[in-house]
Amino acid sequence: MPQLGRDGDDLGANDELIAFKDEGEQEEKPNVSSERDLDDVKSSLVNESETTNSSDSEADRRPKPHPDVESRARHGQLFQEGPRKQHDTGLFQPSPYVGYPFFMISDLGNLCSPYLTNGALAPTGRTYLPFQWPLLDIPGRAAIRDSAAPTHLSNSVPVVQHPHMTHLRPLLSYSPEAFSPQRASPGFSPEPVWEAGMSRSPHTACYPVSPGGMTPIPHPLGYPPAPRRQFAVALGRSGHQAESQLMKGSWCSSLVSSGFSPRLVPPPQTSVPHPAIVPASVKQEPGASHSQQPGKPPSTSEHDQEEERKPHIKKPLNAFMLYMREERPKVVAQCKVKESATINQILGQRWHSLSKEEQAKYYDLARKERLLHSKLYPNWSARDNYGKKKKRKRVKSETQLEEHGSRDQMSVLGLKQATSCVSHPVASPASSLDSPATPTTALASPAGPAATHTEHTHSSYSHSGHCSPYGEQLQPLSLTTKP
DNA sequence: CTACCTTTGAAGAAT
DNA sequence: ATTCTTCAAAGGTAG
Repeated sequence: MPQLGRDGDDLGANDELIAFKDEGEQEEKPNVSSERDLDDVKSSLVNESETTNSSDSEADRRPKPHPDVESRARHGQLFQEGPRKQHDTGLFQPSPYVGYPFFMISDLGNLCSPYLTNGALAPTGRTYLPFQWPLLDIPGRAAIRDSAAPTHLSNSVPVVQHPHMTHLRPLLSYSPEAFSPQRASPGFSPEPVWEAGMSRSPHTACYPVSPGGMTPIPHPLGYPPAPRRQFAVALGRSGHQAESQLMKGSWCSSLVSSGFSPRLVPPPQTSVPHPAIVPASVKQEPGASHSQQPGKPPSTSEHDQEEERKPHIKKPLNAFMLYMREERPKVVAQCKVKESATINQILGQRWHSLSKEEQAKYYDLARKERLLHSKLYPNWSARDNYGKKKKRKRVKSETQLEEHGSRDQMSVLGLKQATSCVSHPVASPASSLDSPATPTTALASPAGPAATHTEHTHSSYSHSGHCSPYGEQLQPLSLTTKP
């Protein structure tokens, strides 16, 4: 395995090098921090994580406002300041959402122990203990160098508390047993310590190594084999609802918010699959509800159904997805908007208004997530999930768009309603809704959102002036579909 | 009940 | 080498 340094990241993490151009951002920025390459920013982030603890405040790391902030001021300076004020005021709290990297690791003590130094881990946090991401990309760290790293999460993975982890929502959760005092030593050895007498749960060998060899992996919190019932009890919901929560990976947050403590749950008898893996017993494709007759070889269709029922390792979340998951609840609260399409448009605008440093946090997280994902599922490929979602016709003809004009108009209306919220994320929801929507951002371009929507059918390139990852100016895609 | 909408980014396929 | 396609999350909505 190559070195996993910033230059040796062979996982395609050129994401952090993307120089996003938007609304005049290509202008020269006298600001030093703005001139920094995102890669350098991320490198410094890593260095900070190793050299500093909590002494450097978020405000210190925060870049000076972009020069184009003035030009954007007419779009609402509050928009620029809003999220940062949230940071400063501590409103940037970990989201209750829990995402895929929810490791079913029954014994992560060695991995988690260094994070005990994190003051955010209150004793009550034993019900939901935020996992601090290990820095997987630090050159010279033994565990990362080890190409023969076990497919389950190595507890030799070096862990260094990331400075941003203090306010970023944790991406991982883990076993309460991880906080046994003897493992809480802040002095963490990057070298493997399994042989040092650490208890190594037999479940740790149960991690799936490939989609084909999927094996249920144990749940860190020790949920019983019938999670639906447990969740239903814990959530006070029906089994189906709890199941839905499980499928969406938010069940833990629901449990936590409902005061559910895993310590009150009897020890597990079996395991609950990794949320990144859509469990076959939970997520069943339509028409795959009936089981196959035992001893009967599956027919082609049944074989397909069997394939569909196979657990499905989801893609690791990219930076924007991590950002969305973090910010969505805030947008919902601020804008009183529930439609995800509208929320995502708002979040897309907010994302673009983030400084490179702020974005770098999420790029950093996403890169680590990819690294961890690749370690957990070394044989997994994004192609494995092709077809897991029903193929959608992404490009519609203009006729089709007209036919669906009502829906589009509704979306536009919702967007208009939320436009002011995009510009003023910290404004009170009431003011955002009461005042007529004043187009203040690119969402309300001169052509209007509707025009944007109809002209650019591929969402990825829907922003005028947005650069592709390849650094070129993208032209609006035509409405013709490629066969 | 299911697909769509909508966003950005990553990865793989296709050209 | 470049472009295109698919999927990742989310929840309301339309068919």
